[in-house]
Amino acid sequence: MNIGEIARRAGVSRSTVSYALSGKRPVSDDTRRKIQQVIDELGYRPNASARALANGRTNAIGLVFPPAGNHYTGMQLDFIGSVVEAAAAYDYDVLLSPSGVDSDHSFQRLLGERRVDGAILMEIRLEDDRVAHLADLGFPSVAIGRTAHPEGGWWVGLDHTGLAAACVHHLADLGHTRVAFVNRPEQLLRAGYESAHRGLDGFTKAAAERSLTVRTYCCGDDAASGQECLERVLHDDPATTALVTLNEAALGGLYRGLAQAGRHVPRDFSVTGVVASRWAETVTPQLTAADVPAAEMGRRAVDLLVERLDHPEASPRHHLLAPPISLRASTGPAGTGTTP
Amino acid sequence: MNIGEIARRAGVSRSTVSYALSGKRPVSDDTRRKIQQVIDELGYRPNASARALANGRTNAIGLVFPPAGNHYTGMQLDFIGSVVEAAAAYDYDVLLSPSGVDSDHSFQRLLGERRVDGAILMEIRLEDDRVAHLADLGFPSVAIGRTAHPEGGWWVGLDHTGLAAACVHHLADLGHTRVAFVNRPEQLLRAGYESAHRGLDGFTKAAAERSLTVRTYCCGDDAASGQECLERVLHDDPATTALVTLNEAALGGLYRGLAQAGRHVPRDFSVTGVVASRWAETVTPQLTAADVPAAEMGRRAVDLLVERLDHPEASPRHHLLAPPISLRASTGPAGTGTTP
DNA sequence: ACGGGGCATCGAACCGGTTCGACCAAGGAG
DNA sequence: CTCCTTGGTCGAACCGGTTCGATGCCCCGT
Repeated sequence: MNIGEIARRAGVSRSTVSYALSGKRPVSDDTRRKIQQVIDELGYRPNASARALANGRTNAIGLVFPPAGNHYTGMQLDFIGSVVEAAAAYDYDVLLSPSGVDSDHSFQRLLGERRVDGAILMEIRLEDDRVAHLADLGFPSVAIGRTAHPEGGWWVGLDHTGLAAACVHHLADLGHTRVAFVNRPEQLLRAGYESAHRGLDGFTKAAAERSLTVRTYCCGDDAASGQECLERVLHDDPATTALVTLNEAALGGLYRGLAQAGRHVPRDFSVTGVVASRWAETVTPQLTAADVPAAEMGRRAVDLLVERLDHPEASPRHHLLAPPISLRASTGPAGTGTTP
Repeated sequence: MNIGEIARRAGVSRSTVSYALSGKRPVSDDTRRKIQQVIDELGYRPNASARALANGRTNAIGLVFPPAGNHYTGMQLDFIGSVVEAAAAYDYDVLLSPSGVDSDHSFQRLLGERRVDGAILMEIRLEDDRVAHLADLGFPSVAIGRTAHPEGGWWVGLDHTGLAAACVHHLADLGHTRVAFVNRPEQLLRAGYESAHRGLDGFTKAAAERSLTVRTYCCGDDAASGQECLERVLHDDPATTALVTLNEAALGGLYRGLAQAGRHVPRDFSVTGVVASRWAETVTPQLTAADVPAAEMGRRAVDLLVERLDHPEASPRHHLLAPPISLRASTGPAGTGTTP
């Protein structure tokens, strides 16, 4: 069951078995065959802990994903799936860590106890102590998202500012003048979540450029909050004819609120935002949105991390993605702007 | 940085440090304090690989989740989240493995290379070679779902048969007589997925009991497939007035198909099924459904696994859950049964 | 005064790999 | 015919913990 047993049965030394397996030194064809045969017979696989101890690499990466509020969003699911898949292609295992902050128990385990060779961080904040901490330590990591000071870092990010602005311009081009912005929960905005801040910025600036009348809202990550938020929107300004949202989980609730207020989408009211395509397509009418390329981002994050692990001295790299808006069926020309 | 360094600085032997940390032998208060002080100063944490090598436990569990088709469903997300959280409470890390079958590369790594102490299996099939394989090996594992021969196994399952039957009875009580069943993709049904089979069984038997006219369909795990499937339903039998579904991901598409066919839910058409509440609430009208208690199932699976790890000789245990149907807004009395 | 028991500590072996230096035999160059 | 390389193999040390057996010491009972 261990390398000594294999060596004994093959009539060679333990080091020879090791070299036969790793190929780091030449081994004659005869002995290699003999060893391989014994290994196949016994179904031997080298112990991962022992190997990790000996050569200092665990062949595992950590995926740090703090829960957004108290449950996970669909986008996180997409990230997790693509990261696991990409990592598997490089023969890396993925360890999940539900860590919130730098002082977090599970975060410490991953790093301090050397369970992983590198980490991928999700749900980045503009001032993120995890990112700062890892940078100080020189610990190999890649962020999905970027902080306020992204220079010299490894990350793959989304141009939330540009994307939100694109949504505004799309609506302004259609003649909308009174537009609402539905953001992630207030708690996340206050915590400094990148997407919430940059999205809000992009929205506000573009709206000013186009001289739109706007109101901005925070909204819980669930359908009930979405519905309640939409009621607030129409209560505050019944003449609102369109909204932009970053809040995937609230989308169904927003639609329900519109239906109950008797606003038909897209005839009376236009909806757009930044949402992964697979969720944009579950609502009716399908959402015109900037599709978050979650699968691609996860894959690229792994590519970057592996590159960093293989070349410790490589200089920092990043990818900033700005997917175009996919026209579906939830936006249309502005109507009268009052009750239908 | 390692235990020898701590020992040196504290002026004791390595074993004393180890005992001070583990408490497995008495250590005087003086030395314990001294050791603790050095540890705090240096921020020392014991190396996980070394520890795992020495005592044969990695303190990690594997979560084996084959992708359903080519992407992940919302329910899988809920399982992953709850498993990670529950495992963290027991100080276990979670390793994700996208393994499909027994011969899978990543599955072999997890088990063969002893990366984990135990495993939680998702997406169980009636005849599941992974479950059989692990049972043969005596490897500690817990299944989320149950095979055709669940006796003597460790699992937490859902009574899909009973749940689907409950949906049928609910619809029959409302006077529906022509009902469709929308299952998971055909590929999964053919592969023997438990939920697809048991759900179909429960539906069929209950429908026979109540003398309903039924048709059953398989449907891809996405909105477009749902829409297309609903068109097939109404094409095959326009007099259909209700459907039962297990397919969470297709739900949005089913609703869209109904809207485009001019069927109002629940006035002209009732929809129900087995779906996690958080997804049932995103559609409008909200889905009357048997709520899959994904969070509870994940937690219980971890509880069971930890129990099994702590007491290797414990006799097998399981939980079979049968949540009641939550009445929301998507079902109503049968109407005329023809076009509105 | 002496023996025994418990406490605190130490040294060494071990877990299962990897890797370095040494060794020997065979082959090629001078 | 040497000498030097190179290919193939081995033994030993090492990675960083845990654990067992031994030892020294102090205190107590008799």
